[in-house]
Amino acid sequence: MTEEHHDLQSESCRGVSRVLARIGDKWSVLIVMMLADGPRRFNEMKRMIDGISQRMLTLTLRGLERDGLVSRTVYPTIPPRVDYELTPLGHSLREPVMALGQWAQANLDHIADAQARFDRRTAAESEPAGLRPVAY
Amino acid sequence: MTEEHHDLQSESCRGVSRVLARIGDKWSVLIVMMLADGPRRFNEMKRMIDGISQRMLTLTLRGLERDGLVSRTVYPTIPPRVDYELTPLGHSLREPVMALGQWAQANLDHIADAQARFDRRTAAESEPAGLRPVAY
DNA sequence: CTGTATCCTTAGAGATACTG
DNA sequence: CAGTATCTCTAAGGATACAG
Repeated sequence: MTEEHHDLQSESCRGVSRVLARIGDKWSVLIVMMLADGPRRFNEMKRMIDGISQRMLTLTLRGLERDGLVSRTVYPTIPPRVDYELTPLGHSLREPVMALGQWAQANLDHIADAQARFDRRTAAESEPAGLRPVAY
Repeated sequence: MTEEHHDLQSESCRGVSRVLARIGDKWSVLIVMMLADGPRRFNEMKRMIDGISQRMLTLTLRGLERDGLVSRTVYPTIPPRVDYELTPLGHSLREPVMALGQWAQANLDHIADAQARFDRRTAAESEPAGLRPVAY
C-alpha cells in the first residue's frame, strides 16, 4: 500500500471475506470449538451438537479438513472408528474466533436493545396516524 | 459454569453463532470495514464495493442498522442524501474482525496448500488403479 | 439519489434410506 | 459406526423495473 487508501477489494479484506465464507456457515465454528480440548469421534460430535444432520456434519468436517483446520484419522477396526482433531492451524484459529465470541458475549444485550428499538421505530412508521391501536 | 464441561449449546458458543450469522453473510464485514474511517453515502458504497447489488446493499445496511452497528442519517434535500456511519458498537466490532482478518492474511497460503493437497489426495482415491493419467 | 417491489435462479440444509 | 445418495424445501442473492 502506497497510500492511506484502503482498497476494499484486495488484500486483507478479501482474506476476511474468504475466512468468513468458510467459518461463517452454520456449523463450522461450533465444530472447531468442540474440538478445542481433544479429538472426537463422528457420532460423538453428532450427539453433542444437537440439531445437526449427519449430512451436514460430514460436509462441514470435509470442508474443515480440506482447509487444513481439522485432521481425520481412520482406525480400520470393526466397527470402524474415525477421530477428528484440530490441526495446529485449527487451534490457531480458535484465538480470533474466541475474541469474536467475547465481543458477542459482551454485547448481546446491547444488540438485543438496538433491535427492539429499531423494530419499534419501523413499526411506528407503518402506523403514523396517531397513537391509537388499529381497532377493526 | 460450575465445571470444566464446555456446554456447546449455551453461553458463549451461542453468542458466536449469532454474531456469525449476522456478520458471516456475504457483505456485512466489507461494509463495516468500509465505514471504518468515516461516513459514506449509499451510492458511494455501491460503487466502492463492486459486485454488490442495490438490493443487497440496502438489506445489509438495514440489518446492520437494526443491530445497532450502523447509523443512518437522512438529509431531506433534493436529491436526497443518506449517510451511513459506524456506531460506537460498530467500531468496537472492528477489533475482533480485524484480528480474524490478520489470521486470514497470515494463513491464506497455508490454507491454499492444504486445499491443494486435499484435492490431490481425493483425486487419487477416485483413480486408484496405478499412477497413469486417464488417456481418452 | 435512495431506495421498493418483483421475479427468478441457485446454494444451503434437512429428512430419509441405503452401504461397507 | 461412519458415512454416501437422493429428494425436497427454503432462503440467499442477483437482475430488472419502478417510485419518491
